[in-house]
Amino acid sequence: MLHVDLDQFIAAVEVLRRPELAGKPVIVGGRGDPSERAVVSTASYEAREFGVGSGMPLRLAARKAPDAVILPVDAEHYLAASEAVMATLRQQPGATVQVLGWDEAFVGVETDDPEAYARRLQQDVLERTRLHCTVGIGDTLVRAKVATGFGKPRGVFRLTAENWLEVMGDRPTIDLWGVGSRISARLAKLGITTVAELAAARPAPMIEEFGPRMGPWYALLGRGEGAREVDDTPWVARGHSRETTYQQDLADPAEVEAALRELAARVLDDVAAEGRPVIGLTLKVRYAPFITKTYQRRVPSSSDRDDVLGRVLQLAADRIEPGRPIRLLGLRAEMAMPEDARAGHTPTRGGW
DNA sequence: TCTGGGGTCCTAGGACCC
DNA sequence: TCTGGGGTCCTAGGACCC
Repeated sequence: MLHVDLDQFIAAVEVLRRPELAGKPVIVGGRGDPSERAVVSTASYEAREFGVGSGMPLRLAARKAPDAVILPVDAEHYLAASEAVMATLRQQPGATVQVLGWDEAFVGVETDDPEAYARRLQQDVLERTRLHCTVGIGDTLVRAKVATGFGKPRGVFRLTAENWLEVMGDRPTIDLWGVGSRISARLAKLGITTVAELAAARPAPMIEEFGPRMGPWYALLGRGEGAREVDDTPWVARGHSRETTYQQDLADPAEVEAALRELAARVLDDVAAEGRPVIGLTLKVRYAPFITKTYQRRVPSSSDRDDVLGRVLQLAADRIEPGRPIRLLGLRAEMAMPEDARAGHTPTRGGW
């Protein structure tokens, strides 16, 4: 199968509607104001030259690249561009498309010449959307996904059982899709630092460290194994959440309540659009400067806005610690799943 | 440098039941 | 008087991804 990833997607989409930005350092993040608390969503390759990367505080990014153009995030615009790309992928001959995000998807296809297929796909995406993409080819989802990284930008790269260890074996485990800084550190504690070492890991210590499910999964990941089928089952969201970082910390209880009502209204709008009842609530509170707590509660299944709002306020009253300044509030509503969406889904982590 | 916003899934431990 | 073993549900927290 193929993994398709758009190159510097958000920055590229912004350049399309403002051609004068081509070749300049462009940073997209927050409301486009580097004096606010916000982070970088995407940086163009020119901005990356200055050491700017996604996830970096906007304030710091602006300091590193003082001449960069800083733009606000325009989610609706990117979604429209994304849909045009995904429609193009679905038009490819014999393609099964599994969308992973705004700017990437798996494409399942039977072909004798995957490289030629990938090149035609890139050409088609470029002609229809004026966007460049990289394609990874693999015999598992994990290998296709990892292969994309070697093809950037605008290239094609193939990873299979044949060359997996040769290409990936000496690399650190953190290069794997699904291994972050915490897991790689715990692996290092077991004497596992490279992909080849993870591939050869003994099951018992892995299970002891990571549990009966995650332990074997990480070993499989080291071998590049996992799901081999692209799953185009329509996505059904488990929940919806919103969170806001306040430019000034909230101190007054009345301010906190107003903020909660505002957050709840936005979450409940998303929930109402799905038409499924709420069955659980999670309140996330970041007490200044950076201590985050989550408070969860099962609630009686309900589609009534006032009812759910009442439960949100009750949860907050029960759990939020009085008198501590609050930097961030988040609210997530978990929804009942429809019967027919229960089994067999493939989440974004590609292979559970 | 000072840390967004929207998602998903896993693990541990306690309560409770049989 | 002290105590098994299995199951489910719930909450809190951890980790990862884009």
